[in-house]
Amino acid sequence: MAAAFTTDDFARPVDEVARLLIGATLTVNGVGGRIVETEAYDVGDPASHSFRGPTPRNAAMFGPVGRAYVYRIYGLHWCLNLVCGDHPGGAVLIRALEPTHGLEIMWARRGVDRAGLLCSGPARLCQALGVDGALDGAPMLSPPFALTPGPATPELLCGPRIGITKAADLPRRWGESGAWLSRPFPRA
DNA sequence: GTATCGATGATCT
DNA sequence: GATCATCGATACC
Repeated sequence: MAAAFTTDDFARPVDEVARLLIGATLTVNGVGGRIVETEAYDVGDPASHSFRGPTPRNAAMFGPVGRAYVYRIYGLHWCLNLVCGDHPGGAVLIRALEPTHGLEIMWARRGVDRAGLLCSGPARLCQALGVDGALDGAPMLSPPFALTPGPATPELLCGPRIGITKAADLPRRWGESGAWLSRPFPRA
């Protein structure tokens, strides 16, 4: 893997990008960690926000790849996606990080007492990194974001996505075995 | 340890 | 008016 991502890296099928991101380091204003869990979504997928076409909320998904798609869920949580894919309307949901940068800040923002609760979950990591709707549409290769490749991950797990009701059986969740997953993968 | 449920409000039909 | 790509607290085993 190259020393840095370029926008072209994200103009590939969403499942490839979802795998590519495992092991990469994501920070916001210097706070973040190693991505260990992602999920792929794109048009044609009934579980995707883009399935029914562009709306005000999902506009970022139909914009240039490499930007953030940040949305509010259940009225109180934020979730962060990287817009990507070989055609418009795709994105990869960042579901969990291994916290490595800015631990003190994350502890303070999260107010929890276990490291496993800092960034293990899409809404948890947004709170830990300070991601909210103001970053919707922001380029993820530019400040305050930083996104850098990691070494290839030897053991890549795959399984059904979490918390969806449509197309719930598609294996489009990707991750790296370890203590930082938002939930374990079904055993192989 | 697992299961269930309420919070809380934008978004889309 | 229904539906959420969730989390955390509580109840129970």
